[in-house]
Amino acid sequence: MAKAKPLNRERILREAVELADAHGLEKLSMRKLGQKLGVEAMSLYNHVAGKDDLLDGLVDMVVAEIDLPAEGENWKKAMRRRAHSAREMFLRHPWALIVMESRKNPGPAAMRYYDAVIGSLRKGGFSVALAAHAFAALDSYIYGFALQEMKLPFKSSEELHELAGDIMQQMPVDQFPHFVELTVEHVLKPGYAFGNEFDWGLELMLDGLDRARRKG
Amino acid sequence: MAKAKPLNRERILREAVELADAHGLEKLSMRKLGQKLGVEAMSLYNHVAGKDDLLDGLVDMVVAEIDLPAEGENWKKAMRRRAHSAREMFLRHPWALIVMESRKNPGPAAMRYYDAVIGSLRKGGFSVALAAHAFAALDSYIYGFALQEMKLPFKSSEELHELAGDIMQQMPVDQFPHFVELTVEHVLKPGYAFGNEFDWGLELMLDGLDRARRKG
DNA sequence: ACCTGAACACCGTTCAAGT
DNA sequence: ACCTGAACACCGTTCAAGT
Repeated sequence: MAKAKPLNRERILREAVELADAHGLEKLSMRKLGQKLGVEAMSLYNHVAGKDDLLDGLVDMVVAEIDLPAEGENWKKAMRRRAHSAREMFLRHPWALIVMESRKNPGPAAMRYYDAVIGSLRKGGFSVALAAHAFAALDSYIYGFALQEMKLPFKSSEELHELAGDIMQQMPVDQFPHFVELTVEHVLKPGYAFGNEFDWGLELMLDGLDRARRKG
Repeated sequence: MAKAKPLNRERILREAVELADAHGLEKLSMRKLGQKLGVEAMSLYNHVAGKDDLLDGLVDMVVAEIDLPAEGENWKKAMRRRAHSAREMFLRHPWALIVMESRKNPGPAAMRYYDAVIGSLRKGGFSVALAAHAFAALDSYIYGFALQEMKLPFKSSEELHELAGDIMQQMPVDQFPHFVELTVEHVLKPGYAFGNEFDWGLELMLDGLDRARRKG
């Protein structure tokens, strides 16, 4: 156990992220985290108010990994970049979206992120109301896509084909003809990956936002 | 305790939905559910393989509440209706989205839902590939919006104003100027409700899909 | 066939006691 | 000031025993 270094909030949060990334959220218990840090679970309470406080800290730590719109960057480019960056973060930390959902109060990193996004839209010519609409719409899309992506029971294209084969075997084809058609003629085609769908929907949304912006 | 009626899977699922709706997912334990049914927790295992199986059953039960596209209904109308219906379901059962995320295998109701949605798009003139894109994009938007809506720490407009007042009090205005502007000039205006943003983004998306469909 | 009591391996958290 | 052991009130699940 890593007993050498002294315990502090920063180190606890870093190890907790590592634990959740490696073994999933359900393995992140105060007891297991203490063990990983070479300490009893109860010691953690000297640096963290409780598990809720720990989770708040974790969320803000990973939100800080999202690329912020740069000063002077074109709004569309900035939104595209932050969307990709957010999606990648959620792939790196598959537990983060669920934990975020359960937290009510945004931390400082989240506030910086929100402010930068809204600022980029405002400077790009969006009215306050339009910026609010765009903010809600884009975030909905990004979160929702990440949510679906994390739920996928396959990681690689090989796994997808294996699984699809099993499912199709026992699927009543005549009962779900459209689902079957879409699976056979699109999903199982070489080169398909669900992740590729992200850009299609994102560009659709960005084009729509641009049109709304120009109309005023 | 309701000891009279005999135990069966159907009744267990119905009571479990009620328990989760009323007290949240964290209160839905095998022990508490047994208590609600006038039975020891262990008895549940005669009708349900375990908690995972219970959660699978719950998800399919609430997915069945979503309005399906009707036969012959215009695709845009159908998508609008099922989007509203899905959102309302997630508001009725705030635990459902999170549980859905953790389940890998769609149940029969989910399959019917997917098939009806894809079918409506195909009959509306979407190619297989376009239907796949549209399906992924719309579902991302709906799920993501519901996720954000459930996270909101206020239910009514009064609560919103109260909370916003508290937050604004301690908010470093000069550090998050765009966030503050959006809050003061949009969110705190009379008539604002986050839920209203749903339609704006939905129509943006539907218009984009229609354009893509016409282009082929 | 269905229900139960006891048990096991876990949780988060409190609190008095140690250094 | 920080860490710990024991305890409390919880979990899901197994298994032998009851009817």
